[in-house]
Amino acid sequence: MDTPPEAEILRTDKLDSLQRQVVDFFVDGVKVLGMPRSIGEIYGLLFITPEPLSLDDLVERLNISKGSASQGLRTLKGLNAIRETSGDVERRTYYQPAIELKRLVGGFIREQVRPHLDSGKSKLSSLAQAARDERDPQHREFLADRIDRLEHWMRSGSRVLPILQKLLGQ
Amino acid sequence: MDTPPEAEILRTDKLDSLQRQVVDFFVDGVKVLGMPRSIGEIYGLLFITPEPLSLDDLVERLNISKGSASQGLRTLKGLNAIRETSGDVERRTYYQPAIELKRLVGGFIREQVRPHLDSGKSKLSSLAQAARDERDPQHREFLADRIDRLEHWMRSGSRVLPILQKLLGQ
DNA sequence: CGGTTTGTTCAAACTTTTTTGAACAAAGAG
DNA sequence: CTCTTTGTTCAAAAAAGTTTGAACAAACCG
Repeated sequence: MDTPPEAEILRTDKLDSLQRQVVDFFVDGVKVLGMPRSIGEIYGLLFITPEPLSLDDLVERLNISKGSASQGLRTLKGLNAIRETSGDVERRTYYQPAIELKRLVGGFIREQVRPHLDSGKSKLSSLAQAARDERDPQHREFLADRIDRLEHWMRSGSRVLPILQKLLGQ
Repeated sequence: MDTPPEAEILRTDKLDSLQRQVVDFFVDGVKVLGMPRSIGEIYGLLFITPEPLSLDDLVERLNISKGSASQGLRTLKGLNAIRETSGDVERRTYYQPAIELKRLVGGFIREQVRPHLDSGKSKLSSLAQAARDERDPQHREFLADRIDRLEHWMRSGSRVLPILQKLLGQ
């Protein structure tokens, strides 16, 4: 009475059932965070594989292009979500996942959240100025009130981030 | 030496400069949260307009289709992000934004975050089972460890949500 | 040096998501 | 009952985002 395993779309990769499930788990996860499938696939496979993998390993096992793999690894590096193992004599670079939640959350906040908060704050400043130019006093008051509120939201956001990081630091 | 205001793509709407800026502010905001432009436009215009607006007002002022407006309002309703003013004798429905951060955050968590956390948790259960079927003891231990970690992440997430809500509740 | 391996870049192809708008439903007014 | 107003639905068009792969760069090797 349980659903049959494997009901995915055709996908000729070299993963076993459990690996596929984990990879899909991460694909969903990164999608929620607004990132592309390939990022989730790469991180997911690294996460569920004991040994470090090279770019070509990823290309072959996930059946994605070199371009995708290269770009995905770059993004993951930027997020501090992977480590490169400097293979002693090896020329090729091998990758392992960073698995401390704190580190992952930190990277995500630094790369994806803060920039938006910051640019938002600066947009708000110019907005506040524009609101002061409104001629009608009543409407001016309304605008000031709304923009105050936005500024307050942004401050709440900034205030909460470090707390969030601490709580997830564990 | 400051940048000229207005460098937007052609967009024949009926908004003044300040309104346009606020609307764009929200468009960016909802995009970060993974929602479509139209949602940000609609909420943004409601936010920066003192009087309640009807669906047709939105269509006309934002220059979007009735379909977009209808679907956007439906989503915003689901998020608890707008209120309908039951116009006494009026037939038409008018909308105002919900402006309490607590309410907005609550709606977002309920609609966009919780469902993913929940489905993630259930996927993890079946994954944990699959891991126990691994034959090689060493690899089985590795898998168990990784899946434990995932379960721990999910618990952290669940634990943090109410705190987040409280902190943003203010 | 020329050959090989490893990885990056980016325009074009492809996929996914969003928007549009015409057809339809619902409900009041006459 | 018919006309009008208000809003919804959903297939198709458009827009946005992602992936591909061929050309290129960089670095090592003999």
